[in-house]
Amino acid sequence: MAKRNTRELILSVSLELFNEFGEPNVTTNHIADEADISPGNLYYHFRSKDDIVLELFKRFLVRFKPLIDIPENILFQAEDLWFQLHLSFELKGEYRFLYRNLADLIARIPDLDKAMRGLLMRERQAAWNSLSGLEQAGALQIEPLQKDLLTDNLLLALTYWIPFADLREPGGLDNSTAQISAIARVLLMVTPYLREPEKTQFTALAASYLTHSA
Amino acid sequence: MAKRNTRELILSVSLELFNEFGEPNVTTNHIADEADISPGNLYYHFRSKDDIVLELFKRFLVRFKPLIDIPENILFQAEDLWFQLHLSFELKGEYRFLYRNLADLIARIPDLDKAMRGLLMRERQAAWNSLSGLEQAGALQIEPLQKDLLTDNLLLALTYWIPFADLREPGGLDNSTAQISAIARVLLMVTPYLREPEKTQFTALAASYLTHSA
DNA sequence: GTCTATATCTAGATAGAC
DNA sequence: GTCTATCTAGATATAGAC
Repeated sequence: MAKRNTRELILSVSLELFNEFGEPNVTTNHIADEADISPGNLYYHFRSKDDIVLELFKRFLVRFKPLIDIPENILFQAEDLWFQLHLSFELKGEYRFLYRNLADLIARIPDLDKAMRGLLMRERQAAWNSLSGLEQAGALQIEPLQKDLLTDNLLLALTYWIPFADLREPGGLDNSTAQISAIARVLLMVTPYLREPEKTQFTALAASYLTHSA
Repeated sequence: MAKRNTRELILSVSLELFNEFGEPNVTTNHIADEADISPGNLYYHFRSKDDIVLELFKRFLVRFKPLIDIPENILFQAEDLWFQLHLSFELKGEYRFLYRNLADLIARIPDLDKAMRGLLMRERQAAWNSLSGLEQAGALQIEPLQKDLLTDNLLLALTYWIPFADLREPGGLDNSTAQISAIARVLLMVTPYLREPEKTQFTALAASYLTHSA
Protein backbone atom coordinates (compact mmCIF):
# COMPACT_ATOMS: atom_id res chain seq x y z
CA MET A 1 0.00 0.00 0.00
CA ALA A 2 3.07 2.25 0.16
CA LYS A 3 2.00 5.25 -1.94
CA ARG A 4 5.40 6.78 -2.50
CA ASN A 5 4.33 7.69 -5.95
CA THR A 6 2.00 6.51 -8.62
CA ARG A 7 4.45 4.15 -10.25
CA GLU A 8 5.01 2.31 -7.00
CA LEU A 9 1.30 2.26 -6.33
CA ILE A 10 0.61 0.64 -9.68
CA LEU A 11 3.25 -2.00 -9.00
CA SER A 12 1.97 -2.90 -5.57
CA VAL A 13 -1.65 -3.00 -6.67
CA SER A 14 -0.72 -5.12 -9.69
CA LEU A 15 1.20 -7.57 -7.54
CA GLU A 16 -1.74 -7.95 -5.19
CA LEU A 17 -4.25 -8.49 -7.98
CA PHE A 18 -1.99 -10.80 -9.98
CA ASN A 19 -1.42 -12.96 -6.92
CA GLU A 20 -5.08 -13.13 -6.03
CA PHE A 21 -6.70 -13.67 -9.42
CA GLY A 22 -3.87 -14.76 -11.67
CA GLU A 23 -2.15 -12.44 -14.10
CA PRO A 24 -4.22 -13.33 -17.19
CA ASN A 25 -7.42 -12.54 -15.29
CA VAL A 26 -6.33 -9.05 -14.30
CA THR A 27 -6.73 -6.27 -16.87
CA THR A 28 -5.03 -2.91 -16.91
CA ASN A 29 -8.43 -1.39 -16.23
CA HIS A 30 -8.81 -3.45 -13.08
CA ILE A 31 -5.42 -2.28 -11.92
CA ALA A 32 -6.18 1.37 -12.65
CA ASP A 33 -9.56 1.03 -10.98
CA GLU A 34 -8.13 -0.57 -7.85
CA ALA A 35 -5.36 2.03 -7.69
CA ASP A 36 -7.91 4.85 -8.11
CA ILE A 37 -6.19 6.25 -11.14
CA SER A 38 -7.23 6.47 -14.77
CA PRO A 39 -6.24 3.88 -17.38
CA GLY A 40 -4.45 6.62 -19.26
CA ASN A 41 -2.37 7.45 -16.23
CA LEU A 42 -1.32 3.84 -15.92
CA TYR A 43 0.01 3.95 -19.46
CA TYR A 44 1.90 7.11 -18.68
CA HIS A 45 3.95 5.15 -16.17
CA PHE A 46 4.19 1.84 -18.02
CA ARG A 47 4.32 1.21 -21.71
CA SER A 48 2.44 -2.04 -21.47
CA LYS A 49 1.02 -4.62 -19.12
CA ASP A 50 3.99 -6.86 -19.85
CA ASP A 51 6.17 -4.00 -18.75
CA ILE A 52 4.54 -4.16 -15.31
CA VAL A 53 5.07 -7.91 -15.15
CA LEU A 54 8.70 -7.51 -16.12
CA GLU A 55 9.34 -4.81 -13.52
CA LEU A 56 7.80 -7.03 -10.85
CA PHE A 57 9.92 -9.92 -12.02
CA LYS A 58 13.04 -7.76 -11.88
CA ARG A 59 12.32 -6.92 -8.27
CA PHE A 60 11.73 -10.54 -7.46
CA LEU A 61 15.00 -11.39 -9.12
CA VAL A 62 17.02 -8.83 -7.20
CA ARG A 63 15.90 -10.35 -3.92
CA PHE A 64 16.00 -13.95 -5.06
CA LYS A 65 19.45 -14.10 -6.58
CA PRO A 66 21.33 -13.67 -3.30
CA LEU A 67 19.29 -16.51 -1.84
CA ILE A 68 20.48 -18.98 -4.44
CA ASP A 69 24.03 -17.73 -4.59
CA ILE A 70 25.39 -20.75 -2.78
CA PRO A 71 29.08 -21.44 -3.36
CA GLU A 72 30.08 -24.88 -4.51
CA ASN A 73 32.29 -25.67 -1.57
CA ILE A 74 30.35 -24.17 1.28
CA LEU A 75 30.28 -26.11 4.55
CA PHE A 76 26.58 -26.51 4.99
CA GLN A 77 24.65 -27.43 8.09
CA ALA A 78 21.17 -28.82 7.99
CA GLU A 79 19.83 -25.74 9.74
CA ASP A 80 21.25 -23.60 6.97
CA LEU A 81 19.18 -25.52 4.50
CA TRP A 82 16.08 -24.94 6.58
CA PHE A 83 16.75 -21.23 6.80
CA GLN A 84 17.50 -20.92 3.12
CA LEU A 85 14.24 -22.67 2.27
CA HIS A 86 12.35 -20.40 4.59
CA LEU A 87 13.55 -17.20 2.93
CA SER A 88 13.07 -18.69 -0.50
CA PHE A 89 9.46 -19.76 0.03
CA GLU A 90 8.57 -16.52 1.69
CA LEU A 91 9.77 -14.53 -1.29
CA LYS A 92 8.13 -16.82 -3.79
CA GLY A 93 4.89 -16.51 -1.88
CA GLU A 94 5.10 -12.75 -2.25
CA TYR A 95 5.44 -13.12 -6.02
CA ARG A 96 3.47 -16.29 -6.45
CA PHE A 97 1.68 -15.12 -9.62
CA LEU A 98 4.97 -15.70 -11.42
CA TYR A 99 4.82 -19.40 -10.63
CA ARG A 100 1.12 -19.86 -11.15
CA ASN A 101 1.33 -19.09 -14.86
CA LEU A 102 4.93 -19.84 -15.54
CA ALA A 103 4.44 -21.60 -18.87
CA ASP A 104 2.22 -18.94 -20.40
CA LEU A 105 4.14 -16.00 -19.05
CA ILE A 106 7.38 -17.14 -20.58
CA ALA A 107 5.58 -18.11 -23.78
CA ARG A 108 4.29 -14.56 -24.07
CA ILE A 109 7.18 -12.45 -22.83
CA PRO A 110 10.52 -13.31 -24.48
CA ASP A 111 12.63 -11.37 -21.98
CA LEU A 112 11.01 -13.22 -19.13
CA ASP A 113 11.54 -16.54 -20.85
CA LYS A 114 15.27 -16.07 -21.04
CA ALA A 115 15.59 -14.77 -17.50
CA MET A 116 13.37 -17.41 -15.97
CA ARG A 117 15.13 -20.32 -17.61
CA GLY A 118 18.42 -18.97 -16.40
CA LEU A 119 17.01 -18.57 -12.94
CA LEU A 120 15.78 -22.16 -12.83
CA MET A 121 19.21 -23.38 -13.86
CA ARG A 122 20.85 -21.33 -11.13
CA GLU A 123 18.36 -22.55 -8.59
CA ARG A 124 19.04 -26.13 -9.56
CA GLN A 125 22.73 -25.52 -9.12
CA ALA A 126 22.03 -23.97 -5.72
CA ALA A 127 20.08 -27.01 -4.61
CA TRP A 128 22.86 -29.25 -5.85
CA ASN A 129 25.50 -27.21 -4.04
CA SER A 130 23.44 -27.31 -0.88
CA LEU A 131 23.42 -31.08 -0.99
CA SER A 132 27.15 -31.05 -1.63
CA GLY A 133 27.60 -28.89 1.42
CA LEU A 134 25.68 -31.34 3.55
CA GLU A 135 27.81 -34.15 2.17
CA GLN A 136 31.01 -32.37 3.02
CA ALA A 137 29.71 -31.69 6.50
CA GLY A 138 29.23 -35.43 6.83
CA ALA A 139 25.49 -35.14 7.32
CA LEU A 140 24.42 -36.52 3.98
CA GLN A 141 25.26 -39.74 2.20
CA ILE A 142 23.90 -40.24 -1.27
CA GLU A 143 24.75 -41.89 -4.56
CA PRO A 144 25.58 -39.55 -7.47
CA LEU A 145 22.55 -40.66 -9.51
CA GLN A 146 20.24 -40.33 -6.54
CA LYS A 147 21.67 -36.93 -5.82
CA ASP A 148 20.85 -35.79 -9.30
CA LEU A 149 17.31 -37.09 -9.07
CA LEU A 150 16.80 -35.59 -5.64
CA THR A 151 17.98 -32.25 -6.97
CA ASP A 152 15.36 -32.37 -9.70
CA ASN A 153 12.67 -33.35 -7.26
CA LEU A 154 13.67 -30.53 -4.97
CA LEU A 155 13.57 -28.07 -7.84
CA LEU A 156 10.15 -29.36 -8.83
CA ALA A 157 8.87 -28.78 -5.30
CA LEU A 158 10.55 -25.39 -5.08
CA THR A 159 8.93 -24.38 -8.33
CA TYR A 160 5.47 -25.82 -8.10
CA TRP A 161 4.66 -26.37 -4.44
CA ILE A 162 2.99 -22.99 -4.06
CA PRO A 163 0.68 -23.32 -7.08
CA PHE A 164 0.03 -26.92 -6.05
CA ALA A 165 -0.99 -25.94 -2.54
CA ASP A 166 -3.09 -23.10 -3.92
CA LEU A 167 -4.86 -25.62 -6.07
CA ARG A 168 -5.88 -27.74 -3.13
CA GLU A 169 -6.69 -24.90 -0.79
CA PRO A 170 -7.13 -21.58 -2.59
CA GLY A 171 -5.62 -18.72 -0.64
CA GLY A 172 -4.26 -21.18 1.86
CA LEU A 173 -0.76 -19.86 1.50
CA ASP A 174 -1.61 -16.35 2.58
CA ASN A 175 -0.67 -17.12 6.14
CA SER A 176 2.87 -18.01 7.04
CA THR A 177 1.60 -21.08 8.87
CA ALA A 178 0.88 -22.90 5.63
CA GLN A 179 4.26 -21.89 4.26
CA ILE A 180 6.11 -23.43 7.19
CA SER A 181 4.27 -26.64 6.45
CA ALA A 182 5.46 -26.43 2.87
CA ILE A 183 9.07 -25.97 3.92
CA ALA A 184 8.90 -28.94 6.24
CA ARG A 185 7.53 -31.11 3.46
CA VAL A 186 10.28 -30.18 1.07
CA LEU A 187 12.93 -30.66 3.70
CA LEU A 188 11.64 -34.14 4.39
CA MET A 189 12.55 -35.09 0.86
CA VAL A 190 16.15 -34.90 2.01
CA THR A 191 15.89 -36.69 5.35
CA PRO A 192 15.90 -40.23 3.92
CA TYR A 193 19.46 -39.59 2.81
CA LEU A 194 20.65 -37.92 6.00
CA ARG A 195 22.90 -39.76 8.43
CA GLU A 196 22.33 -40.06 12.13
CA PRO A 197 22.07 -38.06 14.24
CA GLU A 198 20.93 -35.47 11.74
CA LYS A 199 18.31 -37.77 10.28
CA THR A 200 16.34 -38.32 13.46
CA GLN A 201 16.91 -34.77 14.58
CA PHE A 202 15.59 -33.30 11.36
CA THR A 203 12.67 -35.62 10.97
CA ALA A 204 11.58 -34.64 14.45
CA LEU A 205 12.11 -30.95 13.84
CA ALA A 206 10.12 -30.95 10.62
CA ALA A 207 7.43 -33.09 12.19
CA SER A 208 7.01 -30.68 15.06
CA TYR A 209 6.64 -27.78 12.66
CA LEU A 210 4.11 -29.72 10.68
CA THR A 211 1.91 -30.87 13.53
CA HIS A 212 1.51 -27.52 15.23
CA SER A 213 0.89 -25.72 11.95
CA ALA A 214 -0.96 -27.97 9.50
CA MET B 1 -6.36 -36.94 -37.37
CA ALA B 2 -9.27 -39.41 -37.36
CA LYS B 3 -11.89 -37.56 -39.44
CA ARG B 4 -14.92 -39.60 -38.46
CA ASN B 5 -16.92 -36.44 -38.51
CA THR B 6 -16.45 -32.75 -38.00
CA ARG B 7 -17.03 -32.83 -34.27
CA GLU B 8 -14.27 -35.36 -33.79
CA LEU B 9 -12.00 -33.43 -36.10
CA ILE B 10 -12.48 -30.26 -34.07
CA LEU B 11 -11.66 -32.13 -30.88
CA SER B 12 -8.50 -33.72 -32.18
CA VAL B 13 -7.25 -30.50 -33.75
CA SER B 14 -8.01 -28.60 -30.56
CA LEU B 15 -6.14 -31.11 -28.46
CA GLU B 16 -3.11 -30.87 -30.69
CA LEU B 17 -3.06 -27.08 -30.69
CA PHE B 18 -3.78 -26.78 -26.98
CA ASN B 19 -0.92 -29.12 -26.18
CA GLU B 20 1.50 -27.35 -28.44
CA PHE B 21 0.75 -23.70 -27.72
CA GLY B 22 -1.20 -23.75 -24.49
CA GLU B 23 -4.95 -23.40 -24.34
CA PRO B 24 -5.05 -19.61 -23.73
CA ASN B 25 -2.92 -19.03 -26.81
CA VAL B 26 -5.22 -20.96 -29.14
CA THR B 27 -8.28 -19.17 -30.47
CA THR B 28 -11.39 -20.70 -31.95
CA ASN B 29 -10.32 -19.18 -35.25
CA HIS B 30 -7.00 -20.99 -35.09
CA ILE B 31 -8.81 -24.22 -34.48
CA ALA B 32 -11.25 -23.68 -37.34
CA ASP B 33 -8.40 -22.65 -39.60
CA GLU B 34 -6.29 -25.69 -38.78
CA ALA B 35 -9.31 -27.98 -39.19
CA ASP B 36 -10.13 -26.39 -42.55
CA ILE B 37 -13.62 -25.43 -41.52
CA SER B 38 -15.28 -22.09 -40.95
CA PRO B 39 -15.52 -20.47 -37.51
CA GLY B 40 -19.30 -20.63 -37.84
CA ASN B 41 -19.16 -24.35 -38.38
CA LEU B 42 -17.13 -24.78 -35.23
CA TYR B 43 -19.86 -23.05 -33.28
CA TYR B 44 -22.46 -25.29 -34.83
CA HIS B 45 -20.75 -28.23 -33.12
CA PHE B 46 -19.73 -26.56 -29.87
CA ARG B 47 -21.47 -23.82 -27.95
CA SER B 48 -18.22 -22.32 -26.73
CA LYS B 49 -14.50 -22.80 -26.48
CA ASP B 50 -14.92 -23.90 -22.88
CA ASP B 51 -17.27 -26.54 -24.19
CA ILE B 52 -14.44 -28.00 -26.23
CA VAL B 53 -12.12 -27.97 -23.23
CA LEU B 54 -14.75 -29.69 -21.12
CA GLU B 55 -15.37 -32.40 -23.68
CA LEU B 56 -11.64 -33.08 -23.91
CA PHE B 57 -11.45 -33.22 -20.15
CA LYS B 58 -14.35 -35.65 -20.03
CA ARG B 59 -12.52 -37.98 -22.38
CA PHE B 60 -9.38 -37.69 -20.34
CA LEU B 61 -11.41 -38.49 -17.25
CA VAL B 62 -13.01 -41.61 -18.71
CA ARG B 63 -9.60 -43.08 -19.41
CA PHE B 64 -7.91 -41.82 -16.29
CA LYS B 65 -10.42 -42.93 -13.66
CA PRO B 66 -9.76 -46.66 -14.14
CA LEU B 67 -6.06 -46.03 -13.71
CA ILE B 68 -6.51 -44.55 -10.26
CA ASP B 69 -9.19 -46.94 -9.14
CA ILE B 70 -6.84 -48.76 -6.78
CA PRO B 71 -8.56 -50.69 -4.00
CA GLU B 72 -7.45 -50.03 -0.44
CA ASN B 73 -6.35 -53.55 0.33
CA ILE B 74 -4.75 -54.58 -2.92
CA LEU B 75 -1.63 -56.67 -2.72
CA PHE B 76 0.74 -54.51 -4.66
CA GLN B 77 4.03 -55.41 -6.23
CA ALA B 78 6.63 -52.86 -7.10
CA GLU B 79 6.25 -53.70 -10.79
CA ASP B 80 2.58 -52.86 -10.55
CA LEU B 81 3.48 -49.40 -9.40
CA TRP B 82 5.81 -48.98 -12.33
CA PHE B 83 3.19 -50.11 -14.78
CA GLN B 84 0.54 -47.91 -13.27
CA LEU B 85 2.83 -44.90 -13.47
CA HIS B 86 3.59 -45.66 -17.07
CA LEU B 87 -0.04 -45.68 -18.16
CA SER B 88 -0.76 -42.61 -16.10
CA PHE B 89 2.04 -40.49 -17.53
CA GLU B 90 1.29 -41.57 -21.04
CA LEU B 91 -2.31 -40.43 -20.76
CA LYS B 92 -1.39 -37.18 -19.07
CA GLY B 93 1.09 -36.52 -21.83
CA GLU B 94 -1.69 -36.88 -24.36
CA TYR B 95 -3.74 -34.27 -22.52
CA ARG B 96 -0.92 -32.21 -21.13
CA PHE B 97 -2.56 -28.86 -21.86
CA LEU B 98 -4.85 -29.60 -18.91
CA TYR B 99 -1.88 -29.59 -16.55
CA ARG B 100 -0.03 -26.73 -18.10
CA ASN B 101 -2.71 -24.20 -17.19
CA LEU B 102 -4.41 -25.95 -14.35
CA ALA B 103 -4.88 -22.94 -12.10
CA ASP B 104 -6.40 -20.71 -14.75
CA LEU B 105 -8.53 -23.36 -16.36
CA ILE B 106 -10.26 -24.21 -13.12
CA ALA B 107 -10.53 -20.53 -12.23
CA ARG B 108 -12.38 -19.93 -15.48
CA ILE B 109 -14.52 -23.04 -15.86
CA PRO B 110 -16.55 -23.91 -12.74
CA ASP B 111 -17.48 -27.41 -13.92
CA LEU B 112 -13.85 -28.20 -14.51
CA ASP B 113 -12.89 -26.83 -11.12
CA LYS B 114 -15.17 -29.21 -9.29
CA ALA B 115 -14.18 -32.22 -11.37
CA MET B 116 -10.47 -31.53 -11.23
CA ARG B 117 -10.37 -31.07 -7.49
CA GLY B 118 -12.24 -34.32 -7.07
CA LEU B 119 -9.84 -36.02 -9.42
CA LEU B 120 -6.81 -34.80 -7.50
CA MET B 121 -8.30 -36.13 -4.28
CA ARG B 122 -8.91 -39.50 -5.88
CA GLU B 123 -5.44 -39.59 -7.30
CA ARG B 124 -3.95 -38.81 -3.92
CA GLN B 125 -5.94 -41.66 -2.45
CA ALA B 126 -4.71 -43.92 -5.23
CA ALA B 127 -1.11 -43.04 -4.46
CA TRP B 128 -1.73 -43.65 -0.77
CA ASN B 129 -3.35 -47.01 -1.48
CA SER B 130 -0.48 -47.99 -3.72
CA LEU B 131 1.94 -47.36 -0.89
CA SER B 132 -0.30 -49.34 1.43
CA GLY B 133 -0.23 -52.20 -1.04
CA LEU B 134 3.54 -52.17 -1.07
CA GLU B 135 3.55 -52.16 2.72
CA GLN B 136 1.28 -55.16 2.88
CA ALA B 137 3.45 -56.97 0.39
CA GLY B 138 6.33 -56.38 2.77
CA ALA B 139 8.27 -54.33 0.28
CA LEU B 140 7.83 -50.96 1.89
CA GLN B 141 8.52 -49.76 5.39
CA ILE B 142 7.58 -46.23 6.25
CA GLU B 143 6.37 -44.13 9.17
CA PRO B 144 2.78 -42.84 8.95
CA LEU B 145 3.86 -39.20 8.83
CA GLN B 146 6.49 -39.90 6.19
CA LYS B 147 3.92 -41.84 4.22
CA ASP B 148 1.62 -38.88 4.18
CA LEU B 149 4.37 -36.54 3.06
CA LEU B 150 5.58 -38.94 0.42
CA THR B 151 2.04 -39.20 -0.91
CA ASP B 152 1.89 -35.43 -1.30
CA ASN B 153 5.26 -35.34 -2.99
CA LEU B 154 4.19 -38.09 -5.35
CA LEU B 155 1.02 -36.22 -6.17
CA LEU B 156 3.00 -33.07 -6.80
CA ALA B 157 5.26 -34.91 -9.23
CA LEU B 158 2.31 -36.65 -10.87
CA THR B 159 0.61 -33.32 -11.36
CA TYR B 160 3.44 -31.01 -12.35
CA TRP B 161 6.25 -33.11 -13.71
CA ILE B 162 5.08 -32.76 -17.29
CA PRO B 163 4.73 -28.97 -17.25
CA PHE B 164 8.00 -28.80 -15.34
CA ALA B 165 9.85 -30.87 -17.90
CA ASP B 166 8.26 -28.86 -20.70
CA LEU B 167 9.60 -25.75 -19.05
CA ARG B 168 13.16 -26.95 -19.12
CA GLU B 169 13.01 -28.56 -22.52
CA PRO B 170 10.04 -27.38 -24.57
CA GLY B 171 8.48 -30.19 -26.53
CA GLY B 172 10.84 -32.64 -24.88
CA LEU B 173 8.03 -34.87 -23.77
CA ASP B 174 6.79 -35.58 -27.24
CA ASN B 175 8.81 -38.73 -27.44
CA SER B 176 8.14 -41.60 -25.11
CA THR B 177 11.81 -41.71 -24.19
CA ALA B 178 11.56 -38.58 -22.11
CA GLN B 179 8.44 -39.93 -20.43
CA ILE B 180 10.18 -43.08 -19.29
CA SER B 181 12.80 -40.90 -17.71
CA ALA B 182 10.04 -39.04 -15.89
CA ILE B 183 8.53 -42.25 -14.56
CA ALA B 184 11.87 -43.45 -13.30
CA ARG B 185 12.39 -40.19 -11.47
CA VAL B 186 9.06 -40.35 -9.74
CA LEU B 187 9.54 -43.97 -8.82
CA LEU B 188 12.88 -43.17 -7.24
CA MET B 189 11.04 -41.03 -4.72
CA VAL B 190 9.77 -44.27 -3.25
CA THR B 191 12.97 -46.33 -3.29
CA PRO B 192 14.50 -44.82 -0.14
CA TYR B 193 11.66 -46.42 1.80
CA LEU B 194 11.77 -49.79 0.08
CA ARG B 195 13.25 -52.82 1.81
CA GLU B 196 15.79 -55.14 0.36
CA PRO B 197 15.81 -56.80 -2.04
CA GLU B 198 13.25 -54.55 -3.69
CA LYS B 199 15.25 -51.43 -2.93
CA THR B 200 18.39 -52.41 -4.79
CA GLN B 201 16.39 -54.10 -7.50
CA PHE B 202 14.30 -51.05 -8.16
CA THR B 203 17.06 -48.53 -7.95
CA ALA B 204 18.92 -50.53 -10.55
CA LEU B 205 15.87 -50.91 -12.78
CA ALA B 206 15.06 -47.23 -12.72
CA ALA B 207 18.69 -46.33 -13.22
CA SER B 208 18.93 -48.51 -16.29
CA TYR B 209 15.86 -46.89 -17.76
CA LEU B 210 17.28 -43.50 -17.03
CA THR B 211 20.72 -44.02 -18.46
CA HIS B 212 19.68 -45.44 -21.80
CA SER B 213 16.97 -42.87 -22.31
CA ALA B 214 18.02 -39.53 -20.80
C1' DG C 1 1.16 13.85 -13.94
C1' DT C 2 -3.37 13.06 -14.49
C1' DC C 3 -7.70 13.01 -16.66
C1' DT C 4 -11.46 11.93 -20.31
C1' DA C 5 -12.40 10.20 -24.46
C1' DT C 6 -11.47 7.28 -27.91
C1' DA C 7 -8.95 4.44 -31.22
C1' DT C 8 -7.64 -0.20 -32.38
C1' DC C 9 -7.70 -4.72 -32.30
C1' DT C 10 -8.92 -9.34 -31.43
C1' DA C 11 -11.45 -12.90 -29.44
C1' DG C 12 -15.64 -15.29 -28.75
C1' DA C 13 -19.98 -15.92 -30.59
C1' DT C 14 -24.33 -15.31 -33.74
C1' DA C 15 -27.43 -14.72 -38.05
C1' DG C 16 -28.99 -16.16 -42.04
C1' DA C 17 -28.12 -17.81 -46.78
C1' DC C 18 -27.12 -22.05 -49.05
C1' DG D 1 -23.92 -29.13 -41.85
C1' DT D 2 -21.43 -25.64 -43.66
C1' DC D 3 -20.41 -21.14 -45.20
C1' DT D 4 -19.89 -15.87 -45.22
C1' DA D 5 -20.59 -11.93 -42.97
C1' DT D 6 -21.10 -9.62 -38.89
C1' DC D 7 -21.97 -8.44 -34.04
C1' DT D 8 -20.47 -7.64 -29.44
C1' DA D 9 -17.53 -7.23 -25.64
C1' DG D 10 -13.60 -6.28 -23.57
C1' DA D 11 -8.73 -5.48 -23.51
C1' DT D 12 -4.59 -2.85 -24.75
C1' DA D 13 -3.07 1.32 -25.84
C1' DT D 14 -3.12 6.42 -27.51
C1' DA D 15 -4.48 11.51 -28.08
C1' DG D 16 -5.04 15.64 -26.39
C1' DA D 17 -7.03 18.75 -22.84
C1' DC D 18 -6.03 20.35 -18.21
